[in-house]
Amino acid sequence: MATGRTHRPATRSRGIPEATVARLPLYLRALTALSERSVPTVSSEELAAAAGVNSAKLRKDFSYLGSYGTRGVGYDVEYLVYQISRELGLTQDWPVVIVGIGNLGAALAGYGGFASRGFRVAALIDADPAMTGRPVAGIPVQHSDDLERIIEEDGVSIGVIATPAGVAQQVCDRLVAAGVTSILNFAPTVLSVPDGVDVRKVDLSIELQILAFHEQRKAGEDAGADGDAEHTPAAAPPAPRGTTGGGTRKGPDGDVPAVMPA
Amino acid sequence: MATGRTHRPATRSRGIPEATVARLPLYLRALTALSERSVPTVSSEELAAAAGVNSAKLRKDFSYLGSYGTRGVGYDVEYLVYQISRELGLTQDWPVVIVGIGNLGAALAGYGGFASRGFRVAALIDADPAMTGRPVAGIPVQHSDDLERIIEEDGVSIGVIATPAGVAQQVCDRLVAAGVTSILNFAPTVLSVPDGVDVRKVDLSIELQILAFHEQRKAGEDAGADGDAEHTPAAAPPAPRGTTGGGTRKGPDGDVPAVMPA
DNA sequence: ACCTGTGAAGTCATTCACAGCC
DNA sequence: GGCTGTGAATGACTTCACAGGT
Repeated sequence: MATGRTHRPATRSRGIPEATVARLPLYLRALTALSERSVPTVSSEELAAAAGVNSAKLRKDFSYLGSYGTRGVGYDVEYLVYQISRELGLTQDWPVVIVGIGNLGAALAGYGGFASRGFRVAALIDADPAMTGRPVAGIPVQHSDDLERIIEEDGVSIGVIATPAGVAQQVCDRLVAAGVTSILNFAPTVLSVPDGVDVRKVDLSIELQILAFHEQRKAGEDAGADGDAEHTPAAAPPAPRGTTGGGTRKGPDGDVPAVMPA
Repeated sequence: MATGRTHRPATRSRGIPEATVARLPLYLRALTALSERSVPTVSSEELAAAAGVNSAKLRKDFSYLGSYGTRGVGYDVEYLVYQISRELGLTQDWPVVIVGIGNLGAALAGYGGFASRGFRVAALIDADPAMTGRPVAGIPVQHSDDLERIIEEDGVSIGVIATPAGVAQQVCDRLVAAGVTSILNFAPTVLSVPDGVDVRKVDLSIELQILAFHEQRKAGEDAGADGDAEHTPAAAPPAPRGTTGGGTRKGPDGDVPAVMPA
């Protein structure tokens, strides 16, 4: 049970697929933009274009929520905004704590997209005493000693971890022990949590690596210049089969982010 | 052409599924950690635990790369690190530009996970003249006027957009025109790009919204207290069917992030 | 005895295509 | 005529389970 199962196999409570849930925020954003321009209705085609998906998928997604459109006309923008917000749980207030106030933590603290979606930054927490009391994005940083008290007093159930990788697990454990049941993790580590706690991960470098993969393929397609062609042994790979493994290069930088003084 | 298709339908060039590609960085991180501890070999079970996936998936993933393991033994750590790095294109140097040096841009500029994976921050670019020349994470910020020159001189093919949503599309257009073919977008907007350009999106608030969805479900399961039960019309939804749509509430905050002075 | 590599089965997600309604 | 809502078809991904190698 060390690692626990982070995500329950069938998370859909009343049947909304995960993939659909992940797109609802996209639709919501597009709809909010339309709402601000006072557009009364949209067709699935238009909304899909604005959200960057295709219209069949959008209609299917909405069909899981109910029948909120009008045939021959489209969807009422305001009504859909409300329905999606409600489905996502954004009609209520979600107090959130952010732990680790480095550059990233500060960026998150000031991120407008949180406040406008029902998320309220209840507290900024950092282990560095020098940070305590200093205001970041208008909110005074508090010391990690007060973490448990803050979570309990404010009824916080969502925590954001923006600390270095080395301390992420222990921060996570404290959050969970204090009652947090959803965690957004920016530290490059796999967190283990008990059943019933959700973890979502955002890793800035993973996305770049995926881009690099595709970028490499593009270059390889143009000319066979430096591409890999087939997986030939190539030039100088490390020991293809070291029996006892001697040195191991032990790079200078490991995995720790170096950002986020925490 | 307008929205273009951002992701090609069958991206696998020689057959590596997207889902697998997205996990390779995870394996690589776990392997790097093992490598630093001078562990010579791992079994699929151990490595899977360290990466937070199950072992069957991991073995299947590796099978797309080739047969790099030894039955009865496991995988040679160093060799796998090399093979995955090569597959991801991390054995070469990738110069990257970061546009928009606010808190988030600064966090990215200093992120250790980039440098250690073959990504080199070639330039930091911001539209604010007051930022020009100021060092961030040891790299002097340059003005956006020089964007095209920098990209061409350094042969940059990957760009990171950390600007406010309002200018993201035009920054994107300039990057693409100058030769960038992969973009990592942190601005909460759908970017439209021509065919052949890859875009990946990271939206900080989307992840939180997904957590809120599940969090709401958890609360609803305990007691029917305030849950939605079924999708009854409930209390006070906006006009379920406004014919011509009168006011539309036009909220104070729209969608723009407010972070990242750009 | 142990562990990889992989066909086969199962599950989930996307797309098609059209009936039904305005 | 235009557009939603949805069964059915297709495709992608995951998991199972075990043959095959060390």
